Amino acid sequence: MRILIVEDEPGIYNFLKQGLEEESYAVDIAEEGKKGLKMALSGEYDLLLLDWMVPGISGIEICRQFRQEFKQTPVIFLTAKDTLDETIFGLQTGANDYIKKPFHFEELLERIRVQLRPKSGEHSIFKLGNITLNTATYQVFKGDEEISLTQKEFALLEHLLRNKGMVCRRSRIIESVWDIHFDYNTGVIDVFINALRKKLKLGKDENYIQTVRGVGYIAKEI
Amino acid sequence: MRILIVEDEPGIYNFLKQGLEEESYAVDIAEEGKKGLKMALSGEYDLLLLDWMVPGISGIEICRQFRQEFKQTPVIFLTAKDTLDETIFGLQTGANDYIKKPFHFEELLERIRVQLRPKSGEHSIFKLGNITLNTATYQVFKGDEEISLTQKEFALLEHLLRNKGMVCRRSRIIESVWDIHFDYNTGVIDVFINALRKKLKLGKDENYIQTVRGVGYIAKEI
DNA sequence: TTCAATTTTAAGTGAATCTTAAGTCTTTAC
DNA sequence: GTAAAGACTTAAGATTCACTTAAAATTGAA
Repeated sequence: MRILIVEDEPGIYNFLKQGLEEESYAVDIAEEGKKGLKMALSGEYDLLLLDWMVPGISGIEICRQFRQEFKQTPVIFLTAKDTLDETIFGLQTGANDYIKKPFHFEELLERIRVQLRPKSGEHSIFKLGNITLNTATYQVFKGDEEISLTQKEFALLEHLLRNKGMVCRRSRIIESVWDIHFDYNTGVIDVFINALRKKLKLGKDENYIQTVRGVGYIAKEI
Repeated sequence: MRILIVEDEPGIYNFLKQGLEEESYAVDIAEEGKKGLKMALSGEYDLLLLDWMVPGISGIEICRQFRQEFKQTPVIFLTAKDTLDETIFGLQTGANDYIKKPFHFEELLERIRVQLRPKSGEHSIFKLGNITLNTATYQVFKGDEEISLTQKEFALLEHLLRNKGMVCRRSRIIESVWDIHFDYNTGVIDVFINALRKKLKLGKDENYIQTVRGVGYIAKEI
């Protein structure tokens, strides 16, 4: 899941970026309104976090123009305490939710989940054969055995499981997991797929993560 | 745990009642606002589920009057999709959360658990291996030996133990223990983890507090 | 205010993780 | 059957992040 943050204060966006990345969202930042709108319109994001006051175009204007293009991507506003009445106006321009600064990260996360739920499926637990991945506790089990994964391994497996039964293109994987959206003629994915299959001890009879030659990978029940 | 539902549609409250009772909550229903408020004020409930639109007094009014009596019981609103902006006012009147109809029962359950957590976690003794933490007496023992911890050390250990078996992300820790909701690219957590491990004399064979690189820490039995 | 204890900041070090790269193997196309 | 392309595997190099320590700042009590 990709999130765009339009926010000019480094203190805030760094906090958000790190926190959200720990939850394995891919996060991009725009420090300025015009750029933010352009990035938002690219269609690469699953959710927008807009600060109310950013240099350039205001958050509300970004939202309005964004919705004018019939984009459905959920929008959450980050607003200062004293602009509440305007905020409600903001919701009328098509935002989905708002959150007051200072806020608890936990609360923001919950609201993000609410917005993404219809797409991402509501459970934080994903299953594939006897493999279980729990995004809440950051744990992976194969049967009863806990498998210790690194960040990237976890993010990759999560991506595959979120899209269980569907082919995940390499380009999409590199975008979602590595947050790279340009050239990607690199072998990282292969290396990490290899690591996953090893750690999960996927034998011939447990070919849960299959290669789709020329395209990517697919996680599916056998 | 007792839950009061104020809701007039039998279809909804029966669904909720049955589901919640299966989760072993005790559930009462009020079909009408005035009665709902009276029951709520009785103080018998651990949580209120208020429909936004009930006959008699509105949900928001119930909540306002309820809070006026300095009642701390958590309140969750059930709201229709199109009343989101009003809902936000609802949160300001002292509600703890809201959920949009139609919602998934799982999601409601999750939010209920979030609200009840602080109370249900009142078991004041937490154990991890031969380590015991008592929130009532503010003491920590390792075996028979009492370990003297500072405030922050205690709070951190408590957080880890409350979430035993789950990975605690740095962002959550910094929120829960330090109450910081913004920038936190700081090394405090590391320093205190270090202090804990030292004071608790966790050797190689007693690796109760494990680090999850890039994410946080996990306290677990070995 | 002063002093001691606690908390936070900062910086150097080392280890785990990530990335790159190169050689090997497998599949596909001709 | 052979060549080419893509995937697998491995290991080394680069990087990031946590550990550790000490010093600075803050807090609280005398």
